[in-house]
Amino acid sequence: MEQAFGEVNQLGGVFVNGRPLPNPIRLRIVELAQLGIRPCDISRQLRVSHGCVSKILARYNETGSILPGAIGGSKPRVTTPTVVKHIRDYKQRDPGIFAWEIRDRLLAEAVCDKYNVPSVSSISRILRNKIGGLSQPSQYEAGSSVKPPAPVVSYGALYAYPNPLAHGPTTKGHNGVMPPGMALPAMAGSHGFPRSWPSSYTVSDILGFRTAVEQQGLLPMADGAAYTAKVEEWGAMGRAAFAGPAQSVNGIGKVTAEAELKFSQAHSALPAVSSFVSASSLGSYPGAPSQVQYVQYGAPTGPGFIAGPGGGWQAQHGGRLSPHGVTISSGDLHFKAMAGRTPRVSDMLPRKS
DNA sequence: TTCGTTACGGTTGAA
DNA sequence: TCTTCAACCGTAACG
Repeated sequence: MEQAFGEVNQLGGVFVNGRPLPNPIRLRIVELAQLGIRPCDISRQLRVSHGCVSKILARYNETGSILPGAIGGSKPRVTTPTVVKHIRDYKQRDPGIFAWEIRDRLLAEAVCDKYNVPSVSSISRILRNKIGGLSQPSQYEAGSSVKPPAPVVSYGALYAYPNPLAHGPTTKGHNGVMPPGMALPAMAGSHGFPRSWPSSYTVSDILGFRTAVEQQGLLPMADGAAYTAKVEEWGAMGRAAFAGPAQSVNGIGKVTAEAELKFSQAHSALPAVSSFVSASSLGSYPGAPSQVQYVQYGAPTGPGFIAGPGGGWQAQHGGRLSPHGVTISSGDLHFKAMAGRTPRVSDMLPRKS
């Protein structure tokens, strides 16, 4: 149960083992780095390990995204309908063909490349399971009215991820982050996003969120006030705050922003969970694990605001903004470490080296 | 002192 | 429904 409240690292920061840092913190790391703050100072100020800071900044530099990669899931299947169709064709033309010959032909005819060609055992399995009855065409065969399942799968209520299937290979494997500049269509339901979301969040993309919510008058804002929140809300906070595609309010992301705003509105009716305390208050970091104060992160509110000195945000047209936090509504999407999860057998076994 | 790297224990979700 | 597997996470420690 203690895990529900997270753990405290050597710097006094709170984290949930196995779970990404909340997006506001990730965002703040990037913001501070862009302001010229050294990673070691960011690490100390935000109480995040320097390895983590280094990793997030490296990822941001590489991809332009502050978002964590997609956790869990499996590799995209290499035995696509097209591949199966070719295998079937080869088998029909030459019933005595070996699996390794099929594999070679898939490569030779550029149906697959060396990275996605099915293994011989996979081909054998296809021959056995899918092409055993050659008279029966695949349900996914060209011309069939039955379409293969869409690769877009909900990744949980508020935690969608890039969909490399839809956007080509990435450097991070099946669920890696998306290259910069990618934008995805929104598919925001009130409780589910497609796995594909724009990992190409730039800082400015993300920063539109608060503006939209504030403009709706949906969330309480408390300038300079230190909100408190239980760590069990951490995950929901991070997810909900940046749950959808391109919340930019400028240009490119605008098409999707509307749908995302609807989402925000839908959830804003739920109890609001606010997040952070100012960095300056970190000195009094509470030891009690049941209630933890977070760094309160300033966030620009879209076009018209610029980063001000000291990490706050300043309206381009005038007054300096208070560094109040990113406030989100968690609704029924509370996150708990372990979340009452039933221990698995694998949990009790020694890990492989 | 700073920072990149990596082992580790953990979570997650498709198959 | 449960298990397996392979992805990801952040921390801590090392160099």
